[in-house]
Amino acid sequence: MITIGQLAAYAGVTIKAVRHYHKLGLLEEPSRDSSGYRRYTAEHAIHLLKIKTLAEAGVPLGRVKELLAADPDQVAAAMAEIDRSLEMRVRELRRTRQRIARLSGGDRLFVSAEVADYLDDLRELGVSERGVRLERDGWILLQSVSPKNAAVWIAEKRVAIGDPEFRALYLEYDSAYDWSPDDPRLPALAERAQRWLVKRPDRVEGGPPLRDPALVQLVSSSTGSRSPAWDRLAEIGREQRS
Amino acid sequence: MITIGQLAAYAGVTIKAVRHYHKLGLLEEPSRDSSGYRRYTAEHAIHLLKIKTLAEAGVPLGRVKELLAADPDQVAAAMAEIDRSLEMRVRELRRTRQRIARLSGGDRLFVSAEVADYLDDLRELGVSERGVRLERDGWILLQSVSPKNAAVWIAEKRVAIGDPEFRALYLEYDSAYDWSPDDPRLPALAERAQRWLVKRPDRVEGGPPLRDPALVQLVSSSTGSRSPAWDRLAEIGREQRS
DNA sequence: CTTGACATTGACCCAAGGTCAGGGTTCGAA
DNA sequence: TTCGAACCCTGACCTTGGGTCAATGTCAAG
Repeated sequence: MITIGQLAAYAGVTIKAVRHYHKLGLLEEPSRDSSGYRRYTAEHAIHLLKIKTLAEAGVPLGRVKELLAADPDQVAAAMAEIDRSLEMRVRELRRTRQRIARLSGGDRLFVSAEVADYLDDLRELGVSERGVRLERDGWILLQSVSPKNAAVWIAEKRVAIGDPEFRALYLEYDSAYDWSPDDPRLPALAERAQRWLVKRPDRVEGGPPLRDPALVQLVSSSTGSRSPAWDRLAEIGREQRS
Repeated sequence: MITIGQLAAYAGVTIKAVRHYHKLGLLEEPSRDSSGYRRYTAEHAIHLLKIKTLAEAGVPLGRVKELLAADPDQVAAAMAEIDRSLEMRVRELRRTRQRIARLSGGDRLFVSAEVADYLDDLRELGVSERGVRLERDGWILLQSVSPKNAAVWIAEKRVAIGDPEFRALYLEYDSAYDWSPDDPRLPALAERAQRWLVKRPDRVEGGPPLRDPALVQLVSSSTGSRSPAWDRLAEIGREQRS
């Protein structure tokens, strides 16, 4: 006849856990000795080890109770299922490990692979880090507002980036961020952008009716990172279209 | 500017979780719009994804908070540590899987490998299943009362089982379980056992002073599975020694 | 103008125990 | 035999990471 402390040590659980299992009706309350101490037998030890093994596998205590009362056939089936879920958890943990490894790295954690590729293209093109970050933040917002539209638009963008005129425009817009709103180059840039928008390659089939300027506006207005020159460019654009 | 619902959907967490993170000071409270709704930016989305990734890896939210405030060097070090603990959890899960697989199987889950081997020896010797179970339960109790002594004693037992006289005695004790306490064979059996105990091979070095009868008593008295004949055998033994 | 989806705060609930308080018991050593 | 250490008892509250419910406010579309 062993005490609760010895039982707990044998099974590798705490005394508190043993009493918890009693309260849940998982482990039979043993008889008490003359001073009211619980006195356990080997049966209890075996039972407790079963409970512990199942609990360690992540089986909720409620189910552990069922399982221990069920007949062997059911137990075997449940074991197989538990094993499958355990395997899944192992796979998930491994995936998380990879993401953790990349956390301190690039943008691929925050945007879809397509967008990340596009951002890489921009970096290669020579766009400033600030510009790339602005784009990235725009896509994050876009993906959260409308993942479907974002997928269509990124496809369009990846086509556009193949156009030398678009690339040139993008770079100029990028550097225009720091210009004064009175800079004489702004009207010409706005007009050139407008021309490109009108005669640009056909849009992807089934694309939404929303125009790029809306995206630009969303991005620039939302991230809080807008520049006087860009505001002026948008203004000129509106004037030209009206 | 996105709403809490859009932010939560983007990061793959619930709205409740986002507010929970605010309460814990994990995620900065964004500004509210005119109607008091929270309005988030891409920065929040990125921050939230970081939190989610770390939380999924099992990092407590308290530590997540520290990590996000720490400088990159510390973060990198912490990541490495988290990765290690993740790896350990994967290994543990694999071990648990194996134990789960063996749960419905033999005794190896309940006793040490040495004891399990010893029990297998007994089975091979022809000891009854009841007898093996009694031994097993005795070892479980013993291991819980005093793992150190149990280890020494099992070593002794595994030496003794090599002795033909011990094997013969064990088998006779095993069958004596069912005898009447008045059976005429009992005194002879008790005497034979006594002789073996006296002249048996030298005990393992550093062994404790406790004698085997104490073990027998513990086992038989504790499992609740005692037999009249065994009680009588113990009594005769005490008489002989006095 | 209503309806349905979404937002707000606050309060309570869950597993699986941990911790603390305020006692009683047992055992070995002095 | 008496002391201290190490056990044991119950009961009540604390923890983490949220879920659920309630009562109320707001938004956008038909």
